[in-house]
Amino acid sequence: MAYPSKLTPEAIVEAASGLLRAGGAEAVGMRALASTLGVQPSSLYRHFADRAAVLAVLEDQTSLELNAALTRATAGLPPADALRAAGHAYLEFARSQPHAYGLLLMPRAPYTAQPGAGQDLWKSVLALVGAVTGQADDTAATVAFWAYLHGFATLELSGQFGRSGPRGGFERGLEALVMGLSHKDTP
Amino acid sequence: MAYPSKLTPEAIVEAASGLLRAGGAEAVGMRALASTLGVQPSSLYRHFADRAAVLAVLEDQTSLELNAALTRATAGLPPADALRAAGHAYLEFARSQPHAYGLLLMPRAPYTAQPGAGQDLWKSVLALVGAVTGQADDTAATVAFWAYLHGFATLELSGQFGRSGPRGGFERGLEALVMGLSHKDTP
DNA sequence: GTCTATAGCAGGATAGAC
DNA sequence: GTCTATCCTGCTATAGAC
Repeated sequence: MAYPSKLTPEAIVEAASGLLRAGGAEAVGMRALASTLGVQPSSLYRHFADRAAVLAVLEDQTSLELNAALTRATAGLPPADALRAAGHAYLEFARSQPHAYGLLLMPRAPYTAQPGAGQDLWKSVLALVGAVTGQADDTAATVAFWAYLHGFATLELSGQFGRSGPRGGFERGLEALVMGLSHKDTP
Repeated sequence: MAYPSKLTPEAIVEAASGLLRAGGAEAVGMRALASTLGVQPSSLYRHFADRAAVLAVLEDQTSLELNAALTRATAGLPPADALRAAGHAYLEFARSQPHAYGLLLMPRAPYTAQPGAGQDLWKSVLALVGAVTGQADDTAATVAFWAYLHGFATLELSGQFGRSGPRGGFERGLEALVMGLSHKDTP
């Protein structure tokens, strides 16, 4: 209840992050944000041009966190194991921060090369997959792997699996992909 | 410009479907819908209880269409080929009707057994996958297959692939999954 | 069964006082 | 740099006349 009484960009982002985690991107409104900070909505515009600017920061932040989680999970593992670990870490991230993950993968203007944090994430996955397929910059394989992870995460988060549960489904597909994408050097 | 001047549920749904295809679920508003039909918004409430009722009909309709597309594409094919064809038909549907597809896979309350059209769609895919894995009601394999298709479709539709394009990525993962999920009877 | 009119709510963003 | 006070726009839904 004690307000710092000093509004900084960092404090705003932190409060916005809390709203995002709690209620998704649509819960990050200028009114709610101001209310959380004990401030009037108009005060926020001294620090951020508009709502989109706030969301952009949250998106970059989330991208960095996911990238860090993947790097942490795969450190020191042989290629195939690293890919499996990355899959699990990816799903774990989506489960623990569903709304933030949702923000990360929001529809964007097609053919818009997103600069910044998103690129690093892509490069990380590209390297992981490339180590398994034995081919650098293997876009096709990376896209396939990413699609599976994203699809599973979103289907689960949106409740499509129902109470029947996907038990075993994730492992099943992950294994099929790791095997199917692996480079066979000794047939 | 010539208005039928007679409002029927069918006409409303048809107009709503047009709005959905053009601008997504959020474009299906009572105002826009009434405007399209040359009618006042309040008139719609004589035929539908509220906006949610309209969207529910659109969702069921879309589910039926997708199911029909998959059935059409896989008719008479051997299991593995049928699964490949289903994958292509699924992606094709998502590409040709992105907004309708998005409505179909919208977040819903978890553990809510959705009755009706959605169940049939699931059963169709379950049968296709089961024929390949050699195991009836193979939930795990079906979930994996579905996750891949949904993930690829949504990543592509949301523009995540950028201009680099996923060329070959879809085939790569689809093949890996069909192979990986296939039942080996003669090793 | 359609109309006019309006209630009610929520959201982003701005002007100008202090 | 924060405040008060609005403005504007968008939406769903209802009341009551015709």
